[in-house]
Amino acid sequence: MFLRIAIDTPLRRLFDYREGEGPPAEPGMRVWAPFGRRRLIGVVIERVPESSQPPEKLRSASPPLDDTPALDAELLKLLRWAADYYHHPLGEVIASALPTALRMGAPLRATDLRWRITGRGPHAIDALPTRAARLRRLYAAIEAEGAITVSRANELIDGAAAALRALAARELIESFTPTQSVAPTTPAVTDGPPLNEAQRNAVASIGATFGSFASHLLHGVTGSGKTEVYMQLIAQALLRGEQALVLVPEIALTPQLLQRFTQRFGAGVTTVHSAMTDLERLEAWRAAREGAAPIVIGTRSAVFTPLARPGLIIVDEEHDASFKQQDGFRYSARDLAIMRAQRLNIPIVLGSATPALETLERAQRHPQWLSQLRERAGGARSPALTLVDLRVNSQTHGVSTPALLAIERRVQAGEQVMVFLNRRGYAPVLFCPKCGWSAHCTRCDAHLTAHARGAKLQCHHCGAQTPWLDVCQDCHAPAKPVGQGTERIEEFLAMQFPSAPLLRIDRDAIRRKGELEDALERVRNDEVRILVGTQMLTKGHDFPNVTLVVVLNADQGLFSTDFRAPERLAQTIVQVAGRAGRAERPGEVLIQTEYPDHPLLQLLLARGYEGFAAAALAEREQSAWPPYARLALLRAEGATLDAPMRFLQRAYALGEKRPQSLRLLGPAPAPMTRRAGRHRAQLLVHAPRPAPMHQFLSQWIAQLEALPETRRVRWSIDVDPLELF
DNA sequence: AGCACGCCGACT
DNA sequence: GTCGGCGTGCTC
Repeated sequence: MFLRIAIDTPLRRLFDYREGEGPPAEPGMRVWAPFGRRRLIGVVIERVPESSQPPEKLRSASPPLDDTPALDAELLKLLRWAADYYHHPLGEVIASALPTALRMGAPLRATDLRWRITGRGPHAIDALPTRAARLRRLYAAIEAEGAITVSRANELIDGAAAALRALAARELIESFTPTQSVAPTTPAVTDGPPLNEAQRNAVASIGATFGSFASHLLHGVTGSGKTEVYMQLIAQALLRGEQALVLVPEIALTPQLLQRFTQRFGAGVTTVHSAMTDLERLEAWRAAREGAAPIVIGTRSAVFTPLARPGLIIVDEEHDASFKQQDGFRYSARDLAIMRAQRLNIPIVLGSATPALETLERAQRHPQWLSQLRERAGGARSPALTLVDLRVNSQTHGVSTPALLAIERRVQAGEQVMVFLNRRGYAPVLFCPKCGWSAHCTRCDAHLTAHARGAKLQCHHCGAQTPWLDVCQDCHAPAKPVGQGTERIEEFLAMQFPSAPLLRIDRDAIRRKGELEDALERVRNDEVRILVGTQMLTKGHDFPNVTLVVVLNADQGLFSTDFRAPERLAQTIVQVAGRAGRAERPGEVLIQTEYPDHPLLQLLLARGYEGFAAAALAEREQSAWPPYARLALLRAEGATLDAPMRFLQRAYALGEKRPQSLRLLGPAPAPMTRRAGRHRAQLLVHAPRPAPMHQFLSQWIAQLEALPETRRVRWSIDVDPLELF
């Protein structure tokens, strides 16, 4: 028999091997496969009686490492589907679903290897040299405890692994694997608070679909209690003996959500995220696969967690862009989660205060699966949005007079203020007023951002740093920082309100883990009057005492070429605004803009996110953009622009005989052509329906791979791209 | 992607 | 005289 094996390589094909000696390998099992000069872990996709390869090319795989498939049939099918849909090599897709340790040959199941005294141990121990004190101490401990794990041995002495080997070599001790079945942890579920009517309705309507597929949208305004709905549903899933998978944008930014889950479900909560060690990830993966982890909370890649008894999937903040992987295997965890729920025949809940337009369109097609939470829990009122016209109001350092007065009023009243600016650093440009020179990154088509901390210039696109330059590099006149970043706003407000404790929250101010929690704690304890920050402020944190939010610059994004920019802007404004006035005090939101008449802002003010979304969807339908059409982006980059452009021109030519409904837009240099020293260009595929597009992409990519120009560029295909550059 | 093989420049 | 630059080719 022969094995068709997926191997972690960018090659878009499977490899045939002769089956190794031993038990037959089933699909989803791992084998070692000799590959070129290397030996790699591969995953068996198929076991076939014949191979199309000439016999002399075939090499032999090892016997399976696993006695049961590491990837069960469900997960394997999902991964194969994903590889097809995103047109990405199956081997790499599978690699992204397996914990690193399993890709390096770690055992599938926890061995929990233990060591015990052998029959001759008690006689041979005396022969051990007296100076081998550590070995004697370890031996005594094993004798006392009956058996010992490596980790326990490590607690007792240094270098335990070597010591155990030494004792074993003298046949004083032996290892064994205790036979044990994994008992599913049944968490002690603490009762939650009583639900309001909207929450009860949501729980009832979503709960009614347990045991069948349904893609629910839980559209709840900020503070409406979505998390409580999730938790009640999870409790129901647990009662059914099922597991729940919860996807969140970023674990580091959701400590509050995690804390609430842990308070309610205790040890039943298993988290999976990138900060964990390989071993921790492996253990979480095993626990989920064996059913011992009833609740799995994780980021993007957790969508591939194996589940013994899947019952419910939740995607929190489903509009968040971080669910889309932005390099390599460019999958959307949210979309794959929906696909997975469908195949598993279980419900999925997409939750957001500002759903993606794709998700709203889906909800329009399935109104029975839409749950709305329009009221803030606890009767808090929604904040009032006001535009501040920057054309008629004077401003200092980017803060308008009305905003300054409002901040002063709130600060004097002992309330908290949040100032939002989506731009970290001191100033986005360092400029020479005399000759017009400005500081540019040498590797990107971008300005260097001036940072006061460390007195340096930093490129936010490639990370390059240079010392702050006091003088123009051309004419040596003094160079001036121009524009505002959070650092400068912090400095200015500290000067304006010297007695008001001020805190800045952005990626530069919050670097070590735990710092964010400390900062949030200080805000909650009312030690802070004024908060200045970026996006970081908007993600999943409650600031119940904030009564005023100032959005310093709403204008980036109003006139972007990216068709998704308005959607992102609306989401950001609504998410920031949602931080204000959560308790009994009503909140106020000031949005500074040069374009107060812009329809997007007007719509948002008059009819909220829903009003905006309805209009935006109508516009997307008019102009045939997603979700009313499908996109794929062919990207290419090289040391100069020539090779990428030539490659894309050849790709365009190959696409001449595409179906009529498909459009190819480009090729064109990417908006920021040079980034980190690489020149980038792109070609957009636009299709009214997914099926013809995927058919076209499959054969197109096969032709591209054979092109000589392909060898001179780095290229990738991005299906359902979020950012068009 | 790795990893080899394979021909042309500055140096232990 | 070698070490090593990255072009080209292959991986069942």
